[in-house]
Amino acid sequence: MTNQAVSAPTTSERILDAAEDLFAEKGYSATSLGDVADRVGIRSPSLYNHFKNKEALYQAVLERLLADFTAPQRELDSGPVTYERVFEWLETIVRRHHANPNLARLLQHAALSGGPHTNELIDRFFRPMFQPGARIDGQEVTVFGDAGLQPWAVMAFNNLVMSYVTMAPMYRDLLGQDPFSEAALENQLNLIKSLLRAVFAYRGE
Amino acid sequence: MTNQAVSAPTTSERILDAAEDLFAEKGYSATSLGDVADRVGIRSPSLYNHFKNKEALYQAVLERLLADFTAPQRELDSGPVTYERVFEWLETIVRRHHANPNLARLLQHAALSGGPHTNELIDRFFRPMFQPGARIDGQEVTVFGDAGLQPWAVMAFNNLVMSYVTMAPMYRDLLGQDPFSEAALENQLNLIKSLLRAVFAYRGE
DNA sequence: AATAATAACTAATAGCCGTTAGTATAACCC
DNA sequence: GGGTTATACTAACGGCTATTAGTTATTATT
Repeated sequence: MTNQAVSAPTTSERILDAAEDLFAEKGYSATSLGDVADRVGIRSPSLYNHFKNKEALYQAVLERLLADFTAPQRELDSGPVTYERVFEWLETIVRRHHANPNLARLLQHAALSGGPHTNELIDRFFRPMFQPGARIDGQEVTVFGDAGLQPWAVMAFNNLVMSYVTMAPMYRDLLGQDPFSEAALENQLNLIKSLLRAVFAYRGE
Repeated sequence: MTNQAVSAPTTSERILDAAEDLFAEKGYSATSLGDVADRVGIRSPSLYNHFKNKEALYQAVLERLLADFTAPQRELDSGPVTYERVFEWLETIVRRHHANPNLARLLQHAALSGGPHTNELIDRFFRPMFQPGARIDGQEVTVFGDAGLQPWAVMAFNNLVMSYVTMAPMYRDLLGQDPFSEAALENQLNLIKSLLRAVFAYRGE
């Protein structure tokens, strides 16, 4: 009679947890199913009772991550694009990447390798950011010059957020501080928001 | 009687070229010596006539890349840190990363895996950026607030430059343009310089 | 011309990889 | 309680990995 309050994680969930961390750290092909199984505490053939094969495991990991991260984007799209709501959206995704850096790492691995996983990730994560007519308050931002530059700018800010977590080990050693501490999170949040504010405030040379 | 003008690349150089591309694309452990040898057009055991083992090959690749990329940094350190010279330095490293994206990719792989290569790369590439007393014109930049935030800001701008090339495949598919074309380079250069200018111009809320 | 060194090759190694097959044990259903 | 299902296990496979040993052909040195 299993009757716990929040229910202990199932084996499948524990496999997903382990695989997510390992894929994010080493990438797809450098992650071995033996490593995954070791973390869970089972033998690697037992994984096949839960997932068809390595590729299916990767897809399941991806599915779970994307479900978490595309929610704020849909939130932003559901109303007018004001400065305040962009700030909110930015803060939300920064906090979410801090809470779980694995999606950013997975995306970075995929981008580096340019393999078959890349296209799917583009379509499901990045493409939604580039909906036409998503001007900010109907007004273009001076820094970015002509409108043709704007997609680059969106990517730039996204990269700013993501590269913080993909570069986290570098930050740790360089600055001698845990980059995922609450203090470090506030620092990065202030920096990014200040940068965005400077961009909005700037009106030409 | 081989008597060519610029001298054809030696086998060792061709191995380094192939290995550099592959390490940058797939990372250390996902790159096989068989792949490297295939690109050069020889069998994998022949690699051992030129490099002691896989690790030594990686180190040699790294050495050649770092020699290219630390020159501009030493240039900047050799004189007063003015706005103009920071802009110059930024433009130089942006152009250098465009000309050869492989160091950025290698760094990103190392940061993601956090393996033994990470520390060496930090010391040789990033640490020089954080020399004490490198204030800009003796004046702090308002956006970054207190001086304690400044290392974060330096990393942020570096990440902005590097993530462009590590995310290049994403840019290619999203924007439908070669991210390493001359036009794209100018775009990114303008964006980054504009961002830096906005940061300098910004003086509080 | 004889010798030494360079750099390619083939063959073979031990180990790890993803995956399949077959088996045992425990929990559920009727 | 018998049968079914779920999930763990061990054993084994073919393929790929880095690496070593031994061989051969070409080049440079004396």
